[in-house]
Amino acid sequence: MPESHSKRKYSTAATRQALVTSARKLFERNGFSATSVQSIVDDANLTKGAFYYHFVSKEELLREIHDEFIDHQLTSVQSVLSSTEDPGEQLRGLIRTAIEAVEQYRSHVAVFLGERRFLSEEGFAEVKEKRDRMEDMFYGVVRRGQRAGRIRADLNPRVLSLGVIGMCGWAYQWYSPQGKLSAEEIADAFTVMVWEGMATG
Amino acid sequence: MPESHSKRKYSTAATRQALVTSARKLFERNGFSATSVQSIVDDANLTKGAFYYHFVSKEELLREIHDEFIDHQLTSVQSVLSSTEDPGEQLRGLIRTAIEAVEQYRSHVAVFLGERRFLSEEGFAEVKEKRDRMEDMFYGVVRRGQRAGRIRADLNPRVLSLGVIGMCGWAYQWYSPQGKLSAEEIADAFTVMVWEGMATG
Amino acid sequence: MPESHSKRKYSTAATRQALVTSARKLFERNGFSATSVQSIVDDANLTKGAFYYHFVSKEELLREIHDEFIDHQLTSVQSVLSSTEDPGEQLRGLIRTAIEAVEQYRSHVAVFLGERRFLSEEGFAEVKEKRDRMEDMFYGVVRRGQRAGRIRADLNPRVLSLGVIGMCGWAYQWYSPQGKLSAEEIADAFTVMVWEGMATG
Amino acid sequence: MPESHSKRKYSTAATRQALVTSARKLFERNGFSATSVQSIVDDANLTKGAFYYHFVSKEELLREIHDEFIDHQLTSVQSVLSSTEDPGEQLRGLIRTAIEAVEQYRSHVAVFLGERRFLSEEGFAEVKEKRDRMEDMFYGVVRRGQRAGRIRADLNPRVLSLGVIGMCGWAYQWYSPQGKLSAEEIADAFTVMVWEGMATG
DNA sequence: AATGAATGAGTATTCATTCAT
DNA sequence: AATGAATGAATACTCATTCAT
Repeated sequence: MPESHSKRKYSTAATRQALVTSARKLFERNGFSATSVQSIVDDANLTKGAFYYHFVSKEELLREIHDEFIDHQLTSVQSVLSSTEDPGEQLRGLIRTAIEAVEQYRSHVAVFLGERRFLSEEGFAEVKEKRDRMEDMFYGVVRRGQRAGRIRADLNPRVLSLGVIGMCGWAYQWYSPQGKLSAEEIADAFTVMVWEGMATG
Repeated sequence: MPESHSKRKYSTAATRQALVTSARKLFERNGFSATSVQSIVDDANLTKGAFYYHFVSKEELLREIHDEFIDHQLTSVQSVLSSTEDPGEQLRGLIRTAIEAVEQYRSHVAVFLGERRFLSEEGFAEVKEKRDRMEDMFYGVVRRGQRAGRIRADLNPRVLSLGVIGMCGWAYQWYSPQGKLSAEEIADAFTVMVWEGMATG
Repeated sequence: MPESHSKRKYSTAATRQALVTSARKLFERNGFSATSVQSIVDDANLTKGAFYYHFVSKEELLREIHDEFIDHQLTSVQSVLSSTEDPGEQLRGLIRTAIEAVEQYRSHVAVFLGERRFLSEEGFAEVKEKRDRMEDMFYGVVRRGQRAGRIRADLNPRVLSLGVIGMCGWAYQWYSPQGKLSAEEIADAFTVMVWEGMATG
Repeated sequence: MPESHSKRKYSTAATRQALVTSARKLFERNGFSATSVQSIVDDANLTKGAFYYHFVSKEELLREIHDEFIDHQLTSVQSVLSSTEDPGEQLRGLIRTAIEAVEQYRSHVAVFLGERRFLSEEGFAEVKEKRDRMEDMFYGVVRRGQRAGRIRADLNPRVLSLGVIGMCGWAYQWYSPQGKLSAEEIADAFTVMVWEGMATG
């Protein structure tokens, strides 16, 4: 029995995906508010009617972009943590994971970090919870490292973890896949800097 | 020459300032695109007519907010650099200056970092130049420190400086003046971390 | 010829009826314009495709609701008129019939009286003719009563009949089957009032 | 001192009034839902921007139309009730007032009676209260007439008053100022019918 | 007989900007 | 220096209808 071949442009899933991808591209470039639904459907070669058949609102796109990214990221981070118990190795892994996300999911990260505020209370609850969980993992590594005597205990663990997160997250502002720096080099440099310090001797 | 006796609510400068301040507050909260001129003038207890008497466009507000901040910041940074020649001290100063900016100019920083993209080509040129100059100062400190043998030469200086900038800039996302952490504590912890490293021993 | 054995949810007639019933309910509540085809098919647990298989347009529903009601009503009215020749009894019968319609076909009446205007020229012609015939029957009773000397001849017969029609039709605005008043009581009171008058003595 | 002569099309009040009048005309013809804001501003020779400068929503127009009418009507009804204590005269006055309203405020009445449901909960509360007050006045006349022995006590006063209201209100469906029947004739015929009855002798 | 996807025109509303006063 | 009225284009979203399957 031959597979039925639809005459429609895409399957449902493909249409949704096309819209989400166009939206992500435009949200990254112009921001959520400055991106019109019209521009999204134009980019995806569809119509507004089609858009609202698949999504209940523009905000749903934002939620979907967050979802796409954060679940993947949470998984990566968790697998790092379960691969070793050494705080230094864990930190190295988290930094590498974060920089790789910037490399591979640049626009996701840009939208994730820059357009958070446009998720409504309801839409945001789940995303916020996951994001907090991710931040907590950085914090947990530092905290456990301090308890184990491997990380300096005289530094506030919250500040340390937020510093590392900022350093990594900010990379989406300047990282270019076409540039000379590989994600690995960046992650390594960051790891050395925060672990061993800049100073010689 | 006698001063002119104005019958108006405010002086020109005061009106401008009121509008810029309202705009900054709202841009921080809702973003540039999602903030209407109406909401700005409402907040400043004025009308749209008054707004367009003082500004040619909404974008001009954004430029003004950038200006207000970046000139002050450039001055601070320059004074840090001229106060010492020790790379460690310079880095400490830059970090402290950055965190203090987050503390004292929180909304400026938020707008500066989050709403850059809405400055048009023309409006942005000057701002961009100053921002680059500021980033170059971080880079310069690292570079000179490496040449002087005080900073590890095996790490890419660009990556180091961008890491420090990200770490500090990101603080506007989580720093709260009401919180337990003082700007000084944060700056000290950041400095120790990147200079001496997290690891014990 | 054997009956075709349908595999479908409903018979054609049942599906049509389900849609008409849902539409009537919603037209009564929200009016024709403010009721979307989507809300109708949702209420009937069907899809828009099914709707347009059975009806050519939303307007056709309105016509069908009118038809359902007016044919039944015309028959009732005609049977009243042929049951007696006494003008008083005829008037009593017409009023009772009208109030019973409000009792039993409340939503039909509501749609019939309130959403007439949305029937297009073509759709409306037939309905209009039947409605006029019904109004003419009220008028005819009054007119014949006047000729027979049983109804005051000093009153305009058009005004009398329209007054009675209005009094009865309006009842759909306030009549509640759950209330204390029975349709019979209402019809009786209306009949006495217009036939004998409110005044004592 | 010469009056200042504005170059604007209308004064504020006149613009508002022009919009309300256009809206009333169109609401009467097509109903609230089927009337677009565009069609209203076209009719008033203005733009949508101007409309939303003067009104917060389309619903506000509806509220305004109701207000315009019901306050006037309440005043008329109250002055009738205070002009005489005779129940027959009061009833005659109420009927005449109602029919005159249909004559002079035909479109107001049409909108008032036909488009009630589109007033939101908040917008409707005040209107509903006034409408109830008006209905209560009809009821009060009947009730007092019964207590005074001037109106038959065997008829439910609620039914009587609602019958009279329906009879009068319905007139907006058929009354035409160009027709042969004057408002006075209609009111007189209604009054005689419900007061003395249709029957001869 | 019914579905699900899509269309295109339309809806109410908002907005940056203009301008006569 | 500031106001109030107005514009016109844009915005998010809805809707009746179509059609391949």
